[in-house]
Amino acid sequence: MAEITISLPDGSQRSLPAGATATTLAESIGSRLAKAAVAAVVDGEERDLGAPLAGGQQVAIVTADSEAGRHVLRHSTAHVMAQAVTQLFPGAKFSIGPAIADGFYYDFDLPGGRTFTEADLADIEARMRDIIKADQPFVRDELAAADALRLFADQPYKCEIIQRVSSGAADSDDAAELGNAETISIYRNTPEFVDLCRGPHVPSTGRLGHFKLMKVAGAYWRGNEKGPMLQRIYGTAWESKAALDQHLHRLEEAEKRDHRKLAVELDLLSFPQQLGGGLAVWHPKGGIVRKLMEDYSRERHLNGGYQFVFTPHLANGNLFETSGHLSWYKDGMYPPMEMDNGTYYPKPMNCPMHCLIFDSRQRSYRELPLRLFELGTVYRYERAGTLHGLMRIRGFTQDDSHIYCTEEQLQDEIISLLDFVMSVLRAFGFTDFTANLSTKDPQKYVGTDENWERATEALRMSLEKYDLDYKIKEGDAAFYGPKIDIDVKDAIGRTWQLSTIQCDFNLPERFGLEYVGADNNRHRPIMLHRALFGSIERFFGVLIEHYAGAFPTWLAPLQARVLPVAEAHQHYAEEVMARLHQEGLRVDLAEANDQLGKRIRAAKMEKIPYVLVVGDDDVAVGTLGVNPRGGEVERGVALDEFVRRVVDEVRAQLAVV
RNA sequence: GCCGGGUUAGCUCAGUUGGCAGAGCAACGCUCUUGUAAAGCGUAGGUCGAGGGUUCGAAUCCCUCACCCGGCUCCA
Repeated sequence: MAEITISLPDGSQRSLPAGATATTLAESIGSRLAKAAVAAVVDGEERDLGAPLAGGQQVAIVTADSEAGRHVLRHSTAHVMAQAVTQLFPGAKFSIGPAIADGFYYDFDLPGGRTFTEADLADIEARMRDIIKADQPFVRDELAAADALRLFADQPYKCEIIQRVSSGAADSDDAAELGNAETISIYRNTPEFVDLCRGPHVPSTGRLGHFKLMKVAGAYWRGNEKGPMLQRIYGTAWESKAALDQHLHRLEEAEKRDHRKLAVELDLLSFPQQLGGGLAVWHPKGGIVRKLMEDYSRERHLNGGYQFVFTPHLANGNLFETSGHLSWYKDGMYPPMEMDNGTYYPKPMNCPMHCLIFDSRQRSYRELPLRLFELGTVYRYERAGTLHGLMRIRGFTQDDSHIYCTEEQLQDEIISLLDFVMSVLRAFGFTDFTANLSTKDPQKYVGTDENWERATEALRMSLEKYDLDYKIKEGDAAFYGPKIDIDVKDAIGRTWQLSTIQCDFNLPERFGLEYVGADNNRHRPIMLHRALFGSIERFFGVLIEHYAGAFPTWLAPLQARVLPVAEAHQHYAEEVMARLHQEGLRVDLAEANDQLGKRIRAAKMEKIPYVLVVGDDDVAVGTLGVNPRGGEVERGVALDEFVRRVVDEVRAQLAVV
């Protein structure tokens, strides 16, 4: 019998009978592998397990518990969902259904403009379980575009995809369905249900099952807001029940950290309906945290060679004509106010005003780099549907800096900015950083290509020199220049985009900014835009989620609460509080009106770092019972000792720069 | 802006077919004087998001608007 030889990832070789498939290969290696297998990578390309192998090929088995394996599971589960929906909703059109991070979705167009309800999800899920139980095979077939068009004649979205792919105009959405194959590949589950797909898929639906449909949403066809709106169902799918449960548990944990919920519970801030959408008021407890954040930021900026400036909330529209904001972002600006001497707008950015400060007198090269810093409040008319707690808000304060420098200074300045930004972020408990480099959007930019290239190159070289991991985001730049965004990873592994460093050759030109060089000639400075927290509001929201509301001692609204065991200890408790206030600590006192246990519980729910209990023993010798957040109760701690510990703790938290 | 779901006491949430507005926690008062995560009793708290409509009667059905939530689109 003829044999073929296959190379495995570990370099070993294996002989198999001719006509063998990846399934045969997996079985020959071990039954556990065969059970976990969902697809194969053959000579670098993902294939179905059932595809025949040829001699000399490199083959790796993809198991369900790998990222690639889960991707296959999710994509296959999406097909099952599409089949369930087409069965339950005759006449439903289906468009695309890719695997995404943690799950999958599928977009549908239901007859008569019908929309899904949450209740439909249970029915669809039940039908999906039937399909999985039936263990339908995923049968791949390839056909010519004309045949595919005939097959999907009653599926307009599929036809659109086939036409785009066969005419070579496929985009990334299409590619998810079909790749860029010359022939159209399809997967058939039943004589009735067939879907366009590049694959690979699991051999049969029986391999699926650890999934859950999560939510319904509207989604524009091909992301085009002028196009039809489809009905999207999101689901999640995993290799095992344990993995699915773990994922659902993670979601619950994330929900507990929701800053909107915690902001109410901890009395930090609110969004009163009377104020209008996307506008927040800071309550005293949120206010003190914000003050601490800002004080720390100001101190660091002062030490970092920044100069403080202040600019008004309104500006004449001419200013934003000059900057270009009105031509690019008019829709995102609050509407104008007509006044005696012109049209005024609430400012959406601080940079134009900082340019005016630069331009207020003649500048010398000796002044550069000139670093202007402002906690500048801006207003942006975010569309109603995009508002989201503190993360997307209409009035917010940027910790905004604009640095004017020479071309020679540019790279060092960017590198020192990277250093400065991450150093400040470390004080807030972030240690894991990555970067994105956003390049020119060919549809939306000002300035010359040459300037864009120089700016992009300066940013790229700085990242290389600083040795920070980064990805390129094509076309994601601001209209005036390319940028580096710094992402941080939070306590539960989510990433948040925080800081931004933007290189700008264009605004200095638009504002005609100049300095006198050592050669006594006039030169144009380069401008760096830099926001560190980004928006104070948003950064605060990220901090709430990162710490789950339990701010580190240096940042906690209240650092300690003194609890007298009984009324008799009230006087001593007041003395303790007075002493701690003297030391600059933020402390309050809960009188003995309620039982001790109840007051402790309340303090714990408020996530106060230290609960200090004082009773007879303490009054006698000047001590405290110290109940730290997340730690063990310690009795008989001397007051001086406690002060020393807290002061040391705060110093250590801020010494991470 | 678009699609879908919501809004009842400070918070979390019940409220049947359209028929007297409810609970727990919190607040306040009294009793208890307490040693490490919820003492007991009592009191008060509401234009049921706003406005309009249907109806003998609307928290409940219909319309408009505001705000919130999940997505899409957008994000200087």
